[in-house]
Amino acid sequence: MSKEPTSQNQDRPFAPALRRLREAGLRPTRQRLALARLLFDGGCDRHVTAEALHEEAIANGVKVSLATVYNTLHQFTDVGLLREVVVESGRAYFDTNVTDHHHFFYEEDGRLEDIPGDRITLGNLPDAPRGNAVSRVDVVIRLKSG
Amino acid sequence: MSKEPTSQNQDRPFAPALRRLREAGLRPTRQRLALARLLFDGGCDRHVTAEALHEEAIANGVKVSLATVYNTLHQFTDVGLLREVVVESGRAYFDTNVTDHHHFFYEEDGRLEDIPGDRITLGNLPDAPRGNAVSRVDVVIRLKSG
DNA sequence: GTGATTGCAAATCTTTTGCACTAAA
DNA sequence: TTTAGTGCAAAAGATTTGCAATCAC
Repeated sequence: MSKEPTSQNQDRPFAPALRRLREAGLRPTRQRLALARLLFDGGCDRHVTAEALHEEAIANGVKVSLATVYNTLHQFTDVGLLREVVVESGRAYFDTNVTDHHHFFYEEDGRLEDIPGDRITLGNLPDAPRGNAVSRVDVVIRLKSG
Repeated sequence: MSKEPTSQNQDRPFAPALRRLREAGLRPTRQRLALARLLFDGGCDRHVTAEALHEEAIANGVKVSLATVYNTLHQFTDVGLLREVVVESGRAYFDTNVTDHHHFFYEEDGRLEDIPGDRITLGNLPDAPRGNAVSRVDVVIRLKSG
C-alpha cells in the first residue's frame, strides 16, 4: 500500500490548476502551478496584489521571487485567467473573477468586493468615439465607513 | 499713462485664480497661483498628471519643483478644487471637473475624456454594505482603437 | 516676526528588466 | 537538447518626506 507516492498520486490535487495552465497554453512550472493553486483552488473569487500573493506563497512554503509573481500575474492576465482592476494609483489588483462584473472599493482598508455584472444597470451608454471600440466598462463604487 | 504697472493692474489676470484659492482657504503663494492659473484659467476641463503639469509650468517660465506640484495637486484635491481619477496603476490623473461625471479612457495613448454625469444612467445600484456610505461611483469606459 | 510653504535631494514603494542559471518538454 | 522560465539584483518610475531656506500675512 503505502509505497512511494506515484506521480499520479502527487498530481491529483494539482490537476485542476494543471489543466487550467495547459488550456491557457502556459507551461506548468512549479511556481506557476503553486500560484495558480493559491489563486484558483480556494473556490472563491479573490483580489490580490503582487505583494500579498508573494507573501502568501512564501507563507505556504512556495519558493518564488516577487519578480516572478509579478511576471506570472501579468502572464495570467494576458491569457485571460486574471483581470487587472485599477482602483488606487500605485497599486495593482488582480481579480480571479474574469466575468463581467463591477466592484465595491473600501477606501478605508483598500479592500475590493465583487458586484455581479447584472446587479447594475448601465443604461444609455454613449457610443465609443469614432475609430474606437469599447474594450471594457468598469464601475467602481467607492465606500467610506460610516 | 504707461507708468509702472500698479499692483492692481498686475493682479487683474490673477484675480480668478486668486479668488479661487482664497475661497478654498489656501494661502495664495506664487506657485499655487501659477498652477491654479494653468489648471483653471484655460476655460476647459483638464486631466493632468503631476509630471505633465510640472513640465507645463516650467515651459511657461514658472519656477516650481515637481515635489511642490505633487503637494499642490493633493492640496487642491483635498479642498475640492480637483478630483483624482484612477485609470492606470502607477499614474495619477487630476481632473479639473469636480462635478458628477464619468470618463472615456483611451488605452492607446492614456488620454482621458469627460462624459457628463447625466449621459449615463446607472440603474439599480446596490446599497452600500452595512456601516458604509457611498463616497463616489466611477464609471470608466475603456477604449481601444479600431 | 512667525508660522505656512517651498525646494531640493534623498528615501520609499511598486513594478520592470537584464542576465546567468534551471527546468520543462 | 533546446527553449522557456526563474531568481536575483539592479534599474526605473512615481510619489513622499525631512529639513533648511523663503514667503505670505
